[in-house]
Amino acid sequence: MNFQKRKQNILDKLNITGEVDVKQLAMELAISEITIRRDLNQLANDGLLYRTHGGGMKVDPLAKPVDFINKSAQNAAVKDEICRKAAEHIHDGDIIFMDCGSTVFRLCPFIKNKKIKVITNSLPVIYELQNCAVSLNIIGGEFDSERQAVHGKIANEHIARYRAGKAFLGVDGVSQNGLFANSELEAEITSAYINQSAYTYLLCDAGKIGKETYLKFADINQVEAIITNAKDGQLSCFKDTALAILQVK
Amino acid sequence: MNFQKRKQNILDKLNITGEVDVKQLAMELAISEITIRRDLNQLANDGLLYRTHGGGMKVDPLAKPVDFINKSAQNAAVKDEICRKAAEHIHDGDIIFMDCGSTVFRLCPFIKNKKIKVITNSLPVIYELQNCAVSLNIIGGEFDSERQAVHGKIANEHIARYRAGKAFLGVDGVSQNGLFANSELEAEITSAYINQSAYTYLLCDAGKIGKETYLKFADINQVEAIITNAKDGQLSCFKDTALAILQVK
DNA sequence: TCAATTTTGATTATTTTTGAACGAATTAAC
DNA sequence: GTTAATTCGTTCAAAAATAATCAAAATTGA
Repeated sequence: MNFQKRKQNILDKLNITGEVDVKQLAMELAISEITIRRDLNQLANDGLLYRTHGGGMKVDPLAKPVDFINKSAQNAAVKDEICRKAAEHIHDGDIIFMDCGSTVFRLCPFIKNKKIKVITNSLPVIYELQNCAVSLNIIGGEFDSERQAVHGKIANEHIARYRAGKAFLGVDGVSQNGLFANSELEAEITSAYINQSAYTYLLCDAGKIGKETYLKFADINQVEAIITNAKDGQLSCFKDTALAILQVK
Repeated sequence: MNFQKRKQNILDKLNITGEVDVKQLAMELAISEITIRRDLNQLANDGLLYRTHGGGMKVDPLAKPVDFINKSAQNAAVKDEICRKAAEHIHDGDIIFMDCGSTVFRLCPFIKNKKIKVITNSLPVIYELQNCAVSLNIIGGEFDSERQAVHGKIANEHIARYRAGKAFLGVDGVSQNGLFANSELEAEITSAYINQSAYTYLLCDAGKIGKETYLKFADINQVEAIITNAKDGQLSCFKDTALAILQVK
């Protein structure tokens, strides 16, 4: 019984019962618990299940109106952990910026019932938050249908009209040398958010840490905190910075 | 029984009964009260329930705003005729304003394949046009979930940044004495569109003609044309104006 | 075959979860 | 108001699950 076969077996059980248990799997597949744990971790890392203490559960079959949601489902479990942590820093009365990344999008379910004001250029975020306790402010300007968001000069000027207590942003890469983006338009929007917020949180899965890609648009000391699933070793590059590091599972 | 499983269980009960009780949950799930309390606190922290003394309550499922599409379906046939006529006046290369009324919304299907630029404050219009030939520009500002549109000071200023060849607008009433609206916010947006467009079309079913309601916000000579299903007799009030009258079936 | 790599298992230390106790805070009753 | 009864959160300890480390077994590729 190799990994591929076990993986299939585990996913089958998951589809039938909705959950699996380490002890039970170890017994049924006649293999050690540590191996089962390694399997579950790998599956969770691939976004195929939610890892729980003692087992795993099926990934939420989220309603998926747009193709955007699928992209967002990559690494769903990790992103949800990051967003759950981020939501702990959002309280009634807050005014926050949210950018148009797929990680930040998953913050929506965790803030739906908070009495806050959200300023965003992301259409999926608007769609997700439009019928809930959140008060919405839409950044105006030219709509980019590929990114499902508003970008450009007018949008940047619009952001400059507002100030928020907190900003929750995604980037394509981050290291001790700064913040990196794959697109000039996104970089400008993110910069604008950083400039207009008192405290900026970066939401980054481990894959983004240490990655320096395409365009550097801000120094690391322009943001205050990073929320990530990366481990200590990977984060050592930030040891000479003032960055607050919030680690999740 | 791990936390995730309990969490789901608690939320299920909450959905059925609307409230949960620490003691009862502890008994039913065969677990200590302190653990239930910790669970409830975490769920409350995630915004999934309201914590009360002794238990928790469902977060109020906010009254859903008007189902925009249904409202738009009232008088659908008439509105479609008006919009078909309006679309005849829109050509490739045009830059047009569209406001947030239910009549104007029905213009969308008739312009999906035109290579034009649409500037709008209406979220339904944005959804409808987001994946087609039309290039979209979103008016920014505070989002009003009841009207499914952006309104307010910033929105008005944003509109003032642009100029368009044509504007397609709805009103709550129109007569030889001017244009009328049921809301100050909508009136201001409509005024802004009128000011920034070279040629303004009013889309009005017969019920709006001659109706003078609540707030007059513009003179009749500020707009250039009206597209309506009203008959000659009802339109006689405009005989002393320069208004172009485009009648449909 | 044999060495290199990968996978698996055992052991140990660490982390997470849970429960009990008790003082503090909140609600209900008077 | 004042008292009594719950309910709550903190602290500590026990139990369970996990991650880290290292060694054994299996697989792979020459």
